[in-house]
Amino acid sequence: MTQSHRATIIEVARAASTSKTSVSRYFGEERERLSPPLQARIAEAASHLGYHPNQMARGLKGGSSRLIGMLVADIRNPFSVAVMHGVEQACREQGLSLLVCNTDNDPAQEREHLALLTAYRIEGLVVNVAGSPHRELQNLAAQGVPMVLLDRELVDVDAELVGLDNPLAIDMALDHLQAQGYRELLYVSEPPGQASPRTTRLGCYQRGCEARSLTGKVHYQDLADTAMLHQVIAAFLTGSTRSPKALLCANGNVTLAVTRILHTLGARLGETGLIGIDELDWCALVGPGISTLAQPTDAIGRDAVQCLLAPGNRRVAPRGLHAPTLIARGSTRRPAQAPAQEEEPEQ
Amino acid sequence: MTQSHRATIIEVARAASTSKTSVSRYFGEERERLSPPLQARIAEAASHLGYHPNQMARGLKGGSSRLIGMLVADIRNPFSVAVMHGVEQACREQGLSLLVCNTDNDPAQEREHLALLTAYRIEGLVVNVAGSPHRELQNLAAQGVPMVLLDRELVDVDAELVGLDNPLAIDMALDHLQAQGYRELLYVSEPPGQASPRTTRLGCYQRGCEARSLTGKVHYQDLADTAMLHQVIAAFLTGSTRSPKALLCANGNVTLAVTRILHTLGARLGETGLIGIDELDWCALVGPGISTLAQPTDAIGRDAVQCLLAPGNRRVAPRGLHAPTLIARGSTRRPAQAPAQEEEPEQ
DNA sequence: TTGTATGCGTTATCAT
DNA sequence: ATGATAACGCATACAA
Repeated sequence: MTQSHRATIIEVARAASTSKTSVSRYFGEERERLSPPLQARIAEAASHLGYHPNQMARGLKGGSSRLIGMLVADIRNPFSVAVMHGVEQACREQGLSLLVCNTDNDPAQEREHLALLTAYRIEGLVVNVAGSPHRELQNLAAQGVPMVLLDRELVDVDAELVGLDNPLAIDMALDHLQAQGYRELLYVSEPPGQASPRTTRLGCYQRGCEARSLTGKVHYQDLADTAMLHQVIAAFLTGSTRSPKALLCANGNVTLAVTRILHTLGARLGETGLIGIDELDWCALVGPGISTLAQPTDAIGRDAVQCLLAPGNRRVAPRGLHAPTLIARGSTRRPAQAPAQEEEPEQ
Repeated sequence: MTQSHRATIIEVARAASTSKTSVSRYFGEERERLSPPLQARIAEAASHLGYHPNQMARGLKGGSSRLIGMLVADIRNPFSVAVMHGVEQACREQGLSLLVCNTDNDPAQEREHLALLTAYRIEGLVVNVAGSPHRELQNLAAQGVPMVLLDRELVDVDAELVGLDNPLAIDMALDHLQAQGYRELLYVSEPPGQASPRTTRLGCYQRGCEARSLTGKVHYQDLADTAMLHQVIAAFLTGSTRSPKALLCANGNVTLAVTRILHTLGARLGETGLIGIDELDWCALVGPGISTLAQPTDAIGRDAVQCLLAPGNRRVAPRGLHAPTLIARGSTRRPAQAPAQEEEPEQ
């Protein structure tokens, strides 16, 4: 408690006039085996010296680090944080610690962080893939480190995927938009990148539109380029047909970008339909409210850990896919007949 | 590369027909000292075996973990995440790794995490205090672990504080509100808790109001109790005086809660003034836009690390306080004369 | 119930 | 330029 030098097990042992072993047992799982008086002596000595077992040494010996790694593609995305929160809780309940690394969607950082996590001998990895599939990831998987893919799929890495049931989500969105009378849709998404073959999602959207006789357009957009997105949306809204139009946003970031653009375009939410995947704090507050498909972030996070810890790193159920919840708001409620009075004014 | 068993330095040494020492040197700072042919052999062997130095063992021997800990009170607060992002970057540049722990504002979790960080022998700690001041924190500080307090102050812990210049922020807000013609203010904040004596901030607000002849009310509110806040705000708005009223929100969470309530109350932003500390993604999108005082989150994060690494854990400049940036939007622009037409419609 | 001895993978010290 | 060997702090098999 007064030492600047970190107390070691041997010092505690000396102070309690016993052996390293007993002290080790005291701080391990075998406290029971020690006689009450000895326990008391050790407790006294340890607290006096401000002793904490050195996790490094502990991990070195046993080979078990009790560390789970998590790679997050974009820590500033509230969705990622929400999932991470679930992961964290699940880890805590298992007595595991979580080492979170943010990759900022940068493959280079992803590599670095992966090296770090490897160096710390993590016992499991939850990955929200950033860039292309890496040899590093495959190596880790090959070395037998349990691994779970979050949200973003990855070919040629043999790991379970946990996240939203995308086909279902798309279907729910299309059902809702159709029921509300929208007929011409634009699906806006960030570019899938070589990592995640979202052909599934896209295919589902296109088949879904076809089956419902909806016009289903698609636009992939890097959100760094706002101007481009602006153009595309403006073009979509002023398109030739007069049928009711709606936008479907692939995630929270897209929803934000699109909402901003609609705002500057002075579009009326509802008249122009808008629905996004991911529920955000502010969706109820903008104009008449923005409709969303909320992901069960907490469940997804917990599921990821459970899946990680499952024997053989395999869940019992086929896939770790979760259903979203539709939160319908004004942005998908078309004005009665006439184009309504005014709402969502300029500035 | 094909081993399930993690390769060790000794295996690499054998494969490269050399000694542990040389391999250690290769992966350490002394690669230069090795002859090119030997370097090549080691590189070959290591990559073939998929070898990564075990950071545990490394930390055990040298005593240096290259680990920085960060305690975040609420990971779901975008402000915290933004600062964390800055911390992370600064760490990366220093070759340090960041171990982030979320305490969910729970002192118990704070203790646990602190124990963990201690166990991993972190070489520095950035703390966004959750609850009351802990013995653990003091111990850590006493043991000579560099420490920086983020945003929230803490008595009886001798560590530098990095964060917003609160007096300045309050002053800027009051100046702006006064210039815009608001005369009756309500400052809404989360309860300060025993940890952080925000008397400074409060005092500054009250003195500031007095100096400007403004009516300055204050309300501390735990954001879990929305109903209570609702009542208080309703009462404030329907208060007897007819002088223009404005709300000042102490942070992003408060801004969100207050905005929601104003929304349900059908209040017209601008007519009712609103300004918050912390810039949020959506502030420009709600009604006429919500005015904010943006914190330089990135700079704060980086500053925290710099302060941590500074010799003696002390900055040169007196305090690590940063100035905010005023972002004026419609929520602090009063309608010309008549109470204006309509904006921010119900739903 | 308690203690002794050994090894975990690495770096540092001292040789050569 | 390279190598042998002793710590680092702890857990565990084994002995008492």
